[in-house]
Amino acid sequence: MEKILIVEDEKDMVKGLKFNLEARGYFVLAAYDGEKGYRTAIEELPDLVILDLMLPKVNGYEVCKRLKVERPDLPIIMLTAKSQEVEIVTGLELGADDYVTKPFGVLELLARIKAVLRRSKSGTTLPEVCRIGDLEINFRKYSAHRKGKPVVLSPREFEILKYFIEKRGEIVSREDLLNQVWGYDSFPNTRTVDTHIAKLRQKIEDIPDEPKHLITMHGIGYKFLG
Amino acid sequence: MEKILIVEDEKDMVKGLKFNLEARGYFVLAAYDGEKGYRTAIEELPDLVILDLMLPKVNGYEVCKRLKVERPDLPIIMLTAKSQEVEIVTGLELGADDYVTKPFGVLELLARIKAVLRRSKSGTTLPEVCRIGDLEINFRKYSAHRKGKPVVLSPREFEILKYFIEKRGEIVSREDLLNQVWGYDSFPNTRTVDTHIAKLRQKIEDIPDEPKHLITMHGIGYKFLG
DNA sequence: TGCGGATGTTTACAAACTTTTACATTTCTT
DNA sequence: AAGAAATGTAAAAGTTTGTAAACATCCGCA
Repeated sequence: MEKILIVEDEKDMVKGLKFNLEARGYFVLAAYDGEKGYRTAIEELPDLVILDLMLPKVNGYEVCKRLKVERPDLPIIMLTAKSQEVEIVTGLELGADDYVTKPFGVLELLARIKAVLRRSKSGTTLPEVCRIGDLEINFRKYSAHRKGKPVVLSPREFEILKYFIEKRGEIVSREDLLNQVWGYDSFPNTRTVDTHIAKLRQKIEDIPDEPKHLITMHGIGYKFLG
Repeated sequence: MEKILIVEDEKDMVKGLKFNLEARGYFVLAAYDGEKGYRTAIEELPDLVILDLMLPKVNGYEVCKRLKVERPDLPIIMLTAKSQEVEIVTGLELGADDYVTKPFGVLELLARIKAVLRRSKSGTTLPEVCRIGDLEINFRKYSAHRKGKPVVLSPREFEILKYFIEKRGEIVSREDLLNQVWGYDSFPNTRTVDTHIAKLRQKIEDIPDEPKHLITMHGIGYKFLG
């Protein structure tokens, strides 16, 4: 279970976020000022920090900057009150992994949390080359082979395959795929996923009609077996 | 972490710049007159100096000239209050690496800082000669060989290749390339990049149609593998 | 000054890739 | 077993990329 630290002085906001995040299965910590936020982040080693820009004692920038020195890999999502401040956070590449402007929708924040967590993990979870049954995938070279013969995958197909391999055995919903492969800021039709799955099956399955790897879970999504 | 020296007498300006630069991970020093600015530049060996033209005691023009004698490689960005003064900075070939006219946007300045720093570093970050697969590139001689045979690259092609080699394995967008290779102040069409990539492939790939080095990332950019 | 060649940029069209659409098929529910 | 919902997939529509060729610019040189 992922541990998320919220650093934010508006108690109602913290309460709301905590409720929502816990409902999704995250373990949530909170700190109400910059100083405590920083200390908690160092001591509790959360997987993600949600950091307000305006904070008592030490402001969000400072906390972000210091944390990035102490724990460069710790993902941080910044909350900014006004859209003007966005320029500062993004343009300046403060080190935050993402930012959300208040007021924001819970779903949006959740999508970003998911995306950021995934990004922060994905770098290390997969080896460079991976053998699965008759498949061999080289993630660095963006190449794949089946029974020793090269399989030409488009970039999107490759990313989808990669995601399935990361989640091998788990059920992956179309929404998951859209969020994780496409990103939370692009919104293609859900059916697009099916089309890509079909094409992937043509390329990586012996008999695309009877897939051994990419299995349909009716009403839920797909899962990858190897 | 890069050290930047700001020489500027308007304290508010210094404060603002310092905040923004530190947020972005630079280590910032400040001096409030020309004399101190010069001394600090010599003593602290910053990676970059941001130098106002109008300064108490010794003006920016003098400081720049003296610094260029003492440390010819030290990059300097000039701040000029009126666009008329630009003529002085450029026309007189003062030695500044770039100039920005007040009032300027923070993002613009940051882009220039990045560009100038990159230019000043690029000479040293890469070894003089570099072997990648069947390629051999000599960055000092501006020459390249493939399978022992000389490959004639135009300057632009060479710079592009160099940039890709610096960013080996990372995805590089067309905008990145335009900013870093062409510079922030020239705006060729994005497709120009594609044209150069095509030409590079003709020269450095065995089978240009199936590139092993310069890989297309559809919808994102390119990446270089070695 | 004007010519010629090399380099750089834009343009235009073909090819590759992605997304949507539409309809057939399968699976689920009752 | 029938209707509703979900999925498979071919084909259309929309984007992005590859690349040749036209056009522009720079620079040396007579």
